[in-house]
Amino acid sequence: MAKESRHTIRPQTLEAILEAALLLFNTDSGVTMSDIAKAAGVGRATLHRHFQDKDDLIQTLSARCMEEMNAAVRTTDRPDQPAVDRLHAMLKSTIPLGDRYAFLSFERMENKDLQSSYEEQLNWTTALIEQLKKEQAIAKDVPTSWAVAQVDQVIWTAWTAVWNSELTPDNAADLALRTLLKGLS
Amino acid sequence: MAKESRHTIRPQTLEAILEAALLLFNTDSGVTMSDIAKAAGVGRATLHRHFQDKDDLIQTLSARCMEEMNAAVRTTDRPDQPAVDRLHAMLKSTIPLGDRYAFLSFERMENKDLQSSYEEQLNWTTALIEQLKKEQAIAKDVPTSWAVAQVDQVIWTAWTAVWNSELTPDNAADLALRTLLKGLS
DNA sequence: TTAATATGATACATCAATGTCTCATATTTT
DNA sequence: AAAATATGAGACATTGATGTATCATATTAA
Repeated sequence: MAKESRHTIRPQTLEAILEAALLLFNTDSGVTMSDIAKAAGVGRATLHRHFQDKDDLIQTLSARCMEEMNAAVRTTDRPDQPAVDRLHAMLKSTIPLGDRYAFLSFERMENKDLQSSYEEQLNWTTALIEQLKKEQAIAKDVPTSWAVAQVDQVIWTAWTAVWNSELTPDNAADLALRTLLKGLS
Repeated sequence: MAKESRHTIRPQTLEAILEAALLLFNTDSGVTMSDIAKAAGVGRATLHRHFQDKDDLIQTLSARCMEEMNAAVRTTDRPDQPAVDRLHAMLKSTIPLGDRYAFLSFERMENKDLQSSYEEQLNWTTALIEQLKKEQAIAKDVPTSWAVAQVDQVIWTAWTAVWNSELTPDNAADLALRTLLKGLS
């Protein structure tokens, strides 16, 4: 992440920068380093001191968000439980992190290095779908790739509804679970 | 769209520009006017001759795509038919236009002038959802906004599957219909 | 065929974002 | 308190995209 050996970034500076960047990237796609510095309340030079270039910043931010998402799933997952419960738990822990997710779904495609980290999440979901099929919660004739895509999309939809204050995170998670299970049964 | 009164754009030039722009905007977000001119096989000056600036080009392209989508729905719609059939017809005519839709879902949020044109489509879908509720095809306790969002998202998911050659447009439309109706019942 | 004009190519000026550097100031560390 | 160092502010050069102007050429219309 940081390139300079001559400077150590202060934790609060790093946080301010990454949070500001996250906020801006989630709403606007044409964000400049100046914008980020201003929003973070930080000198523009400080950004360039610690991040080689904009890609480096995006890279750092992406990796961090992806890790947050994976960690959230990992800590609430009970692999011994029925797949339906695991899906529900995943939705409940993932949807409140929507502001992280939104950023990722924008950058995911353009960032090559992020793909591999994304595939971890993809594999997890794929395995879950197959368990759901085994447990008859999802029909076998539904293509797995379709089911995985639906899970991905419904998280986004749910978070958007939360963002628009149409639903609470819990309501959205329940609705998402119901929509998925019935829709794919 | 065009500002100059001294020059009339040739139809084929206009087509080449808009098609090239559409293609590029659908894959990359940092497209330049140079890129578009090159891809269209057109001089860079010609672009600036007919489009005041990049926003003007995007505006023109957005309006055209939105109109294509609305027209596709309008011409296949049978308002006297059951809502389920209308939904199916809409999916069948919309999903093959995914390359149009992809561009719109990127630009939709940033473009203020486009919002109103988008609301026409939104109102159409909302009315359809309410008809589906009346006909018991969708449960009444499902929030309409959630259902509308699901319709929007499933079109995108379906088109992505087509784009990845995982499904044919027809298969995708059937799967989308099934996922929606069961998921929201 | 001839006149009108849209296009392509090129040169040019402008502007915004990027990235570097320096130094005074603020903060942390010792 | 004193030394070390991270930050903020500003100056600076660079780069890439934008937009304009000109003129020769190709296309269309008369």
